[in-house]
Amino acid sequence: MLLVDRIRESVQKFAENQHGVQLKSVEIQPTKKEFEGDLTIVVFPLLRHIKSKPAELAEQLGSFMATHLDVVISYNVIQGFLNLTIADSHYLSFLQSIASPSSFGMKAVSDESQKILIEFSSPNTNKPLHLGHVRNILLGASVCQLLSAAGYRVHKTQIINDRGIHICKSMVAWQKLGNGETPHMAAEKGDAFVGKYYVAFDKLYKKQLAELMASGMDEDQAKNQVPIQIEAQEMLRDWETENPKVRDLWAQMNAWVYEGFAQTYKRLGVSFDSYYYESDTYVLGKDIIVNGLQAGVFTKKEDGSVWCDLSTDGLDEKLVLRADGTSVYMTQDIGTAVLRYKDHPDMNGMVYTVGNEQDYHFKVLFLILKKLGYSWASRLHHLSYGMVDLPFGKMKSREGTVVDADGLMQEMDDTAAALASSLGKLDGFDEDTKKELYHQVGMGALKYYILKVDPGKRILFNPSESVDFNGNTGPFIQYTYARIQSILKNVDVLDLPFNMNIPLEPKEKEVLKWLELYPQMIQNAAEQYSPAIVANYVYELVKRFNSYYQQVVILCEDQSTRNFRVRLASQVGCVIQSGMHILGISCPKQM
RNA sequence: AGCCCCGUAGUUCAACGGAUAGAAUAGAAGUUUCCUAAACUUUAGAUCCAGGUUCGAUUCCUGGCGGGGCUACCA
Repeated sequence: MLLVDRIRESVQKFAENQHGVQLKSVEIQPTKKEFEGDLTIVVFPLLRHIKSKPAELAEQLGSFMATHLDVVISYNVIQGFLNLTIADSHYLSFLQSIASPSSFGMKAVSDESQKILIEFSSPNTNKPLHLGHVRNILLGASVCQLLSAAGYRVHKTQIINDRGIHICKSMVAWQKLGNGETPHMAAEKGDAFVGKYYVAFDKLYKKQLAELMASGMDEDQAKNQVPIQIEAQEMLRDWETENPKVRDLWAQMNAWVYEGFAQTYKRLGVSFDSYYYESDTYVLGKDIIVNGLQAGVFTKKEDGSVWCDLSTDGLDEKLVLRADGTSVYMTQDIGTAVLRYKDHPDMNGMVYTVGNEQDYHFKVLFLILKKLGYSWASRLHHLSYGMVDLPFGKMKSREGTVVDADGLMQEMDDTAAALASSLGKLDGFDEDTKKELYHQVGMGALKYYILKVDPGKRILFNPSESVDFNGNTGPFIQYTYARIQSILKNVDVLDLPFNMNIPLEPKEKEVLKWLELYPQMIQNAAEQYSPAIVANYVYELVKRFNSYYQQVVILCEDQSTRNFRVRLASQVGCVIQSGMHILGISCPKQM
């Protein structure tokens, strides 16, 4: 049983035996470092149930705990805060009791575990991935790791936006300007290659628009007559009627993009279990709308368009089917959700990793699904995250103000390489190994930088100030891990027995207290879908360990103490590795 | 105009309604005969404003001010 649970139980027993009241919750927190003690009980909330003065009650409770709980060796009371000092032996036996160091804190997953489907990434197939996608992907991938650490079965998927006018734009531009060029001929990544034509379209569009306006048209009139725009619209119609030539071109260009994406995903270290394509799903949902209409969930207007009235829920009316009977975004999202539940009948929930600009959309989507009577609608979650902003505003691909994902990763690798060689690390390694290590460290810096921030908050990214490698960063944590591994190299057996009455150094105790919180922290972070909580936990662990390491010699003379410290260092290493794994960051043994 | 989110050291981030608001960077000062100095130690520096709720408010409520987003028969 966890220490905090034992203490909570004891407080409840105290309340019941001495005062005849039932306590639902007890406020327990780590003792602030300026006070003596390890855990603190806040007694103010108890005063609502037990009539007394704060200091008096704390004193009573403290003396009860000291006599009834063997782990409590002393206590002190300051202004209604009861500080308990916990026996060293508790922490020693806690460390001793960890049966499987590398899976400490992880909840086992079995076929009976809850299954969650997580959608993330979900790009358009007309341009390369940028920093905004990177946040989405890292967040989604990390939440997958987090949920599986917390004992869920996880299925990773995405919905690929592979059709629509924006896709036709790059197709038209390639047809007009490409001269049959391929990514191979241009020596470019497929996604960058297609993106180039998307930009070319916009350029030509602006030029033609300017020409029309110069010939005396007003802007609104001109916009409807830009030749290349008309071509793109025609192409979309041809696509929808499955014109073979257009479909072939579309398939070819998307294939180029997917090849490019695959490289980026690989470099980012993420993968997926399934893919949904909008070209398959964009007509889905219509039947459901028709059924919903009969059931009275929706209403039809004179022009034939179908709406969902959400005014009783404090929202507006929402269109779910156009007057011409075609789908809108909402229609296909309804259809896709239902399809996924058909594909995965054992699913217990679904998470959508999508930016917070779509908060309203998902609020409406979930509400409509609930109105349609799907019992699983209450188990859908929009993992909403803040935008990545640049110092000069939002990223806009058409305006060229984007931070390209591949370019950014390359920069991170280069910075890691420059830093490592200037510090004289890794001398004597072969080039391939070095390259791999630079990538691990570069990605460590990038991933940690993005994931340590609360998902809901927006991130300000300044491209001119490179991502840090010192302080509260990924490489700092990786470095600590590497140092631990370097110590452990000198040790043959990691789990030799140690004496239960070793007196603990204060810094040792600080590390152990923090280690003990790991399993609970994982559950908490998973409930909140927040890798940031994991990042901050690991950082605090590493800080405590470094401070300890600085002051104490791990490989000391006394055999029992040495065994204990080796075990402690090794366990800290395991938790660093497992926490960083949740963030998608690998920890090299040397750096 | 309506609705939603956000305002914490110069900067980037923390803080279930709990003690004197924590870190990191940038600034100042130190630490390497000892397991990796990408480290450690010391120091200075912040809750947008005004009310309210209470033993206690960065956190909850109201009203301002400032920033972002959403209010498409686009996705």
